[in-house]
Amino acid sequence: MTDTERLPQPATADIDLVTVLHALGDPVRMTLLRSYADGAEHSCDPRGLGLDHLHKSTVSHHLRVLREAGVTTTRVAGRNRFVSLRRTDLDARFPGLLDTLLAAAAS
Amino acid sequence: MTDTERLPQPATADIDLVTVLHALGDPVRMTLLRSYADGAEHSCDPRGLGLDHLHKSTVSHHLRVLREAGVTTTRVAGRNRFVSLRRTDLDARFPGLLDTLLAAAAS
DNA sequence: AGGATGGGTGGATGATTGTCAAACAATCCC
DNA sequence: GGGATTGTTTGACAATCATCCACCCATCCT
Repeated sequence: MTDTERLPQPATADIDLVTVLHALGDPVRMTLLRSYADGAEHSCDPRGLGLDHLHKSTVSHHLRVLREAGVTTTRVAGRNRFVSLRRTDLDARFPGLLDTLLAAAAS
Repeated sequence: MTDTERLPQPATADIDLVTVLHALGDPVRMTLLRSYADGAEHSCDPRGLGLDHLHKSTVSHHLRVLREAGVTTTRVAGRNRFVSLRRTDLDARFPGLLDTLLAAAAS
């Protein structure tokens, strides 16, 4: 586990609301958000998320947008990247926002 | 008042979350949203909102994006357009979203 | 070592977007 | 009617963006 690192991401205090909304104002990234709502870590492979039609580099691009907005965090372990939601950080920065967005997205 | 009409806008049930987030994922439109949070009707003139540097046609464009996303409604009366938040409709469509966004934007 | 696996990088491309400017339209006022 | 007010529309332009493709890099496995 000593080789475990995280890809660059903004500090919690630096997460910007408009940047987050811009990141989520895209159908692909909203689909990713909903998939990550289970709190688990996910690989970068979007198969099974209804995004099979997208090229892997396109998914990589969307994951970077989400991470740089502060929505997700990416842990590097060997060949694999584990992406998960920054739920605690987002709740601290914008209380209730994530829950409200996920509830709205579920309807 | 017989000449009062509303510019085209989506029905409440047709308001799409991703479209709303896309509309609000822009600093100018977020500024407009915050200004409209008082629930009052506003003219299309953005002076006094910290948007003095923008051309009037640019503001007109942003107001259209907000309206077509279902965030605002525009009442036409004579020469004037009165823009206001669709708070009731948004609360019905996405409960709690508007309040959470406005609270987040205030921080 | 060599191949397979999981992803990222860089370029290219077409679509969308934010902005301004100039022209236009409708209304109000003198 | 004529001018001033309030916004919209259209066109142009640069910037951003989503997507694909080809290639690269690191890691794992045999």
